Amino acid sequence: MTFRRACGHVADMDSVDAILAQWRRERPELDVAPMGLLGRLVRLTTHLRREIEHTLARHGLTASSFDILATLRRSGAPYRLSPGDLLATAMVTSGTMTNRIDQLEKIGLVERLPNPEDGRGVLVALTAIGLERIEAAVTAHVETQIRLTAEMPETDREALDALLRGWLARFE
Amino acid sequence: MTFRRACGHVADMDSVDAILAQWRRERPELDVAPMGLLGRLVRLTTHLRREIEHTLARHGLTASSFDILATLRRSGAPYRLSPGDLLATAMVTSGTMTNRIDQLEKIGLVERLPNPEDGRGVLVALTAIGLERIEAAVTAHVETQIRLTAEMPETDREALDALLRGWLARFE
DNA sequence: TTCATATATCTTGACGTCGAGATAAATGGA
DNA sequence: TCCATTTATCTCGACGTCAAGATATATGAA
Repeated sequence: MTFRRACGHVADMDSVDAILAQWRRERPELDVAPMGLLGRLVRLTTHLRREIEHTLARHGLTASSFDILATLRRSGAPYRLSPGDLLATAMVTSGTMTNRIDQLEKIGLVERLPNPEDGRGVLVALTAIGLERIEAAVTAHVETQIRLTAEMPETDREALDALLRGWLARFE
Repeated sequence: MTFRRACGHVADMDSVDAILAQWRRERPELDVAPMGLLGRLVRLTTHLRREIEHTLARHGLTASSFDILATLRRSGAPYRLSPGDLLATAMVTSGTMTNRIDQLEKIGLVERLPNPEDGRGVLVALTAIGLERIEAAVTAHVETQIRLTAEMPETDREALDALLRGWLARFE
């Protein structure tokens, strides 16, 4: 199904357009343009997240555990950060972080060491197995990310990145 | 902190740029441009989702329960759909849908009716209270969506919507 | 009519997340 | 030094999600 848009070109109607059409019929006074934008953003992110989780699962990792290991890895040797450091970039609560570390410790990919500089805290360190695991997972993850963006023209990718950067800046 | 980009203009370095810089140092062979785009997308969506959930919570709803009520509402009177119909737009599994309906039924916003056309199935119907609740919640939700997109210039919003539409089309 | 297959929905158990609050150590002013 | 406050981390209970499989009804070919 196609429809002629206000600016004159023809585009396929997608699942979000169908939802907007329903709202225009039922609640015509609502301004649903923002809903379209946000709806596409949410649906797209859901698809992308699933693709990425599929790749990580082949390496025995969830998106959550990957986040921790990757943060430790990119911090550089000796691959040790406090839970508070990990919290600073992870967008989760402290309770969630504790749980994530617990799960990784349970399968031997990280270990908790006493923090010599702060008796209240600990350091989370990559184990040898954890390092090996994250090296392979990151390589595969980046390949997946390249695949997921590959069909988009270079100019579109740059434009999209710039727009997202600007919007994100209003929140961070 | 700012840095000069390859194309010559100066932009603020954001949290995603900081992550990419770490990867360039640790694993310089990786192509991290897609990671930047996907990272901004994920972080932005997380912020937006939280703002939206905050609004819905003031109406006693989660994003999940809102989805069901909104789908019923925009389907038009008599506001009845089967769980299968709800599944078709919701991007969740059938077990999740059963749970969502259970929760809404428990607080009296929907009810399950036998499906006269299919003895295996049921119809999920908005109750009077459910209709009242979703009418108010949708109004507030749209206001939040307008606020979240308001600071973006109109041309940017249209460009972003078009880019997202194109990318999403590869998945649906 | 009969039965194999398909379909609609629900059940179960494991996990990840959050919010609120608990615990323990660090910090800094009196 | 002492103690109030702050900070770092963890605990707990509730909830949403998924994957796999169970149950019950519908469908269609023989």
